[in-house]
Amino acid sequence: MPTIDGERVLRGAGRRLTRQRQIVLEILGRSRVHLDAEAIHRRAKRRDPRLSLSTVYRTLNLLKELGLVEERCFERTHHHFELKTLSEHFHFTCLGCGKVSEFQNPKVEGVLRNLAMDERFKLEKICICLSGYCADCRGKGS
Amino acid sequence: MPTIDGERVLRGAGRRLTRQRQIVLEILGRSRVHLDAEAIHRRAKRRDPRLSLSTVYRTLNLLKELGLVEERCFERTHHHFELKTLSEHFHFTCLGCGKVSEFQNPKVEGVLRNLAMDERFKLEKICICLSGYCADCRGKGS
DNA sequence: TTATATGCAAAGACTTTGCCGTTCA
DNA sequence: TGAACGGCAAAGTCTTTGCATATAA
Repeated sequence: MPTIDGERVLRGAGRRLTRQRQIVLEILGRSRVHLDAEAIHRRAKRRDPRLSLSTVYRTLNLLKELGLVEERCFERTHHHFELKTLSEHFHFTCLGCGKVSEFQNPKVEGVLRNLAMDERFKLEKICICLSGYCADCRGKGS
Repeated sequence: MPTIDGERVLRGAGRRLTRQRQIVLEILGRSRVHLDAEAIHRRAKRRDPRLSLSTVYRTLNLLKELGLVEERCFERTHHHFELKTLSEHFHFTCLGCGKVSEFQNPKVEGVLRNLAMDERFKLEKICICLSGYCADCRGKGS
């Protein structure tokens, strides 16, 4: 899925593209799973040992503000971040192995948009999170 | 929407129905909006000034464990709780006034269940959160 | 050059836990 | 009566903030 061009948005908003921000953006862009702030920090430190956790938080907040990043909340105390893609997508979290898969479905989106229209809601965001057991885990009974 | 009978589930699990738990259950049952732990505590104290915040947290965790209560996460640092209803329902949060409305839609649910089946996922939970502006707020441009 | 950004450490917000007296069944 | 529970305060976890220094543009 294509992601938004972080550098351009950042510059467009008159913000600086620092080395730290580049690192965080790249980590988010490369990761196939969703990362929490600490996981991002752990990876970022491999590329710059001095990069601090507060910079990670500040960067994530900035990216959220600019609409580059989405915060997901699967559990009580762990929030995960991902780069926004250009089209809406949804999540399936496996309760067995923790893997997160993404999916898209225009039909679901359409039904929800109609529903909102009926209620005269102006829809800004749709978030669908499914959880359960993936094909690999459903046998294991965990 | 009918809610599960808290007292029976609690007793069935061999847990005690204490006055504090009654109070929390009643608050959750009566509230038309979703409450966070502190809001629940504030209300609970009106009925028992000695009821502590940690009891609220412990009770919410217990009720969650028993499947009586659902934890919702709308913002980064505010989790909201609600009594589970017997059938699945979804949420629309107004970004203008903060009001949360609930809705149901078997069609959406059906599509998602089929989707999961195609992937051989065993679906345990569906969570759909819409956000945007309600009919009242959409004009105000806030 | 200078408005922004970072690192560090300290503070904040929310939640959990240990201990001990209390209470439900 | 005894296991479960609640109150309180202290500790834990995650996140934000103040301040001095560094840096992108």
